[in-house]
Amino acid sequence: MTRREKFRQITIDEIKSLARLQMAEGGTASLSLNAIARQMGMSGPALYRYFENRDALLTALIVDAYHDLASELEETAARFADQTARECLKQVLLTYRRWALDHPVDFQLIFGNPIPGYQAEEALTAPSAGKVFAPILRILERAYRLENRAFPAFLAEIPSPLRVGLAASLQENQPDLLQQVVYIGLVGWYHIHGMIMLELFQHIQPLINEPALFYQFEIERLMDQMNL
Amino acid sequence: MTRREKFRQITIDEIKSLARLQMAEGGTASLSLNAIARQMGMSGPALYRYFENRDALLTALIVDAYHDLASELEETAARFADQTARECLKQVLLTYRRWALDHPVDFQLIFGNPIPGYQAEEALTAPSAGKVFAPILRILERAYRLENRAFPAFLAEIPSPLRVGLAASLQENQPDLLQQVVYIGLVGWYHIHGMIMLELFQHIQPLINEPALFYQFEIERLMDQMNL
DNA sequence: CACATTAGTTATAATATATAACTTATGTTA
DNA sequence: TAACATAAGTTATATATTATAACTAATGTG
Repeated sequence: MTRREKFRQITIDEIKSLARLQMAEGGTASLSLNAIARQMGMSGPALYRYFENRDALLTALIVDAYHDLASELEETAARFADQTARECLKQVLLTYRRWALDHPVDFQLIFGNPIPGYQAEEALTAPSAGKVFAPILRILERAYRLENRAFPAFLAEIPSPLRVGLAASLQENQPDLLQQVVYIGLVGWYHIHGMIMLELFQHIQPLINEPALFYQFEIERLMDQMNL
Repeated sequence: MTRREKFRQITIDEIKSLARLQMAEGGTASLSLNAIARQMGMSGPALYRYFENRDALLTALIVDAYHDLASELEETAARFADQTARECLKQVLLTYRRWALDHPVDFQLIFGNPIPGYQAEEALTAPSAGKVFAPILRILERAYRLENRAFPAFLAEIPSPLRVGLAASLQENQPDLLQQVVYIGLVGWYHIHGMIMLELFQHIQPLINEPALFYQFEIERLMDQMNL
């Protein structure tokens, strides 16, 4: 990495960092390239040397967010790899919520509704999205394959035309995933996602005194259902 | 209602309608007062006679969306009021999904992340949010109070510091709701919410070939858990 | 030290929200 | 019906924004 490339990277990082700060204050729509440039003490158009346009900056932030979340989940999964699958999954799901609350803007960038006027570049963001789901699937696979846990009974009653599966691009390194594991993973994902969304957007607070406790109790219940 | 007020209302409705159309095409951030005015054949500033600013228009759209969803849910609840609570709830939850799919923009306005730069006026939107939750609670109350269904076993294991209840603003016409009912309602809400998000925003890669079937199967499972 | 590349600059075009000041249409009332 | 107040629209303007074009200054290399 040449000296120039190094400085360039520093500048890019500063831009992204200020962008995140800006959105943390005024919401995901308050992102202004001009304002960032001003804060950095340079003129607006200078930013276009680093990001082709506003959407390119947003895409970069989204990819970063995916990576950050994924790596935190992976880290937790690794740290508890020697525990039971249930304990490991529990810790991963707790990390998931923790990350969402600690990085509300990043979470919205990933899972919130599309930014006004912004069309996500699927090609760029999709591979990163898969990385988030991967550790969960891996733990489930461990539970049902290595720990030989029985699949929950309800799986047998899934109506036959219903099929779930991973897109080809996600299947790398996850060769013969069982259909059942994906189904259970999906159920788990929508459970935690529903809870976190409601909490993050303040829909849950009027109804409950301790969201953290609610979340903990519900993921225990979820894992009971999963027969973990 | 005077003649003037009538025409004024028509204009307001046209503005809102065009706003929704615009957002349906370009996302929630593509809302432009100027563009609406142009489409209506008048100058930009004229719109400010009808809405103080952009946020006021957005707030109006959000309140409308809440009302529309709530009234559809109420209608379904009323139509199936003579059936079992389970059947009635099932129909209401199906309506919920149907509405979300038919009105993606409205759904995003309500439950998506806050629009960039837009700070929801809690005072204006919170009461409307309660109206969406109300029919679900009413059906659950009917099930456990009138139909005398037993509460699911897991309720007994809720950790004691955890308390659920309705905020005062939501409690109108719902005087002494059981804590348990609210808890179950909350669980139901986050379930369907998570599923709809999953389907609508396709954030996660595992693909479902028949989302409708998935949803149906999962709400049956949900109601089994609720012991309905 | 010459020179190509990179990184910045100013100027400008096109739009956006929003306000101010002015004008026209509309309905009411003396 | 004429006078008048109000409502609804206009144009002009201030201040942002994104983005492009054209130019200049800095930087590192041969």
